[in-house]
Amino acid sequence: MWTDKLLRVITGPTAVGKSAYAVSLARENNAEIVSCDSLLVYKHANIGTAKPTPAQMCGVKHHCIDLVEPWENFDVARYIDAAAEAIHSIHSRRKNVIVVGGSGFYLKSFYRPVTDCIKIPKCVEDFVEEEYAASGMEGIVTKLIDANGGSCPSVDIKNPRRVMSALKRCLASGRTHDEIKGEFMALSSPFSDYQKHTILLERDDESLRKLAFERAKKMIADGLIEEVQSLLSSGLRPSDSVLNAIGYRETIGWLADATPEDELLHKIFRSTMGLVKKQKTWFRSQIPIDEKISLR
RNA sequence: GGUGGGAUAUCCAAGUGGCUAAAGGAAGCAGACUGUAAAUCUGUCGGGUUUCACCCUUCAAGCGUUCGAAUCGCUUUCCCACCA
Repeated sequence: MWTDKLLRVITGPTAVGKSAYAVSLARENNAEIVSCDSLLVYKHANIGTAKPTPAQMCGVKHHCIDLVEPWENFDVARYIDAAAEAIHSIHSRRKNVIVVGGSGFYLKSFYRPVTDCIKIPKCVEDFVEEEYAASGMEGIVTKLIDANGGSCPSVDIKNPRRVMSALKRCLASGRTHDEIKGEFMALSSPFSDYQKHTILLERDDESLRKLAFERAKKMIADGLIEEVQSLLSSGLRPSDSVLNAIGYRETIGWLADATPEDELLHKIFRSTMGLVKKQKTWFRSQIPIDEKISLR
């Protein structure tokens, strides 16, 4: 059977059928599942995230799901901790691990460093945010170049989040961006102790589109709109992470402009296909794939 | 039947004489990726080629005015509104 210290990783675009595939693999191999999904970590967001139901889990234990309340902040660093703990616990029970999910950035943490250890003090955080609010991109880019010893750093200087994040790191550490980046690249993945076998699930365009469409349709039928209303009435704001996700975002817009329900379905489907595209690009360039399996 | 308003690229939509192959969205396509990642951002986006350049075809259709028209005029077709 599988060796200890091996992580089976299953990924693929939304709606290919990762969950079902993983569950059956887990049942055959005495394994538990570690979800790698940036949205399944939120409690009370079930329909829009296509969170697997107990019935779908078929008795296989799932980890890294429902970790935090939907209004809490969550990020890769927290995911890494949770996943590491889950993997450790599964191994200690002499069971196998299957990592399943389509969240590219989170998934990348299994192969490469994806965060560094620089702590950003609150005052630096605030300073940079205020600087951006006051003087825009130009202001923070100038500051970043200064902080990098006058030369333009290898950062996407048109992307506010990237620039702010780089600037915060420089200010917090007192070092140049290039130094920080060099060190970062030399780090190893938090999961580098494990061997990985990574499977990419695929499907031809036609049937993937069909599945994505059916899934969007089912979400609405299963009460997506009601779920959004209930999340909103529990005090969640549209800017909070979960509500920014595909399905939720469209529903919030739809609730505001009262167009036919068909339109909502169509929008969700479109966005889902956009995500599929992005995921494929990501998997191609960022994730080392060992095996591709075509589902049909 | 009458009057008024409209017809712009895949869709929505700016543009009222030259700097217009035509603003801006959306969709599409390609891509980036150090802590919101289902996020954020970039490029491209009429057609063709020898692609920092050139050529062709576009603003409902036709004709006309003009050195020059998506923009002005006439006619036709279609849509919308109101009046009969």
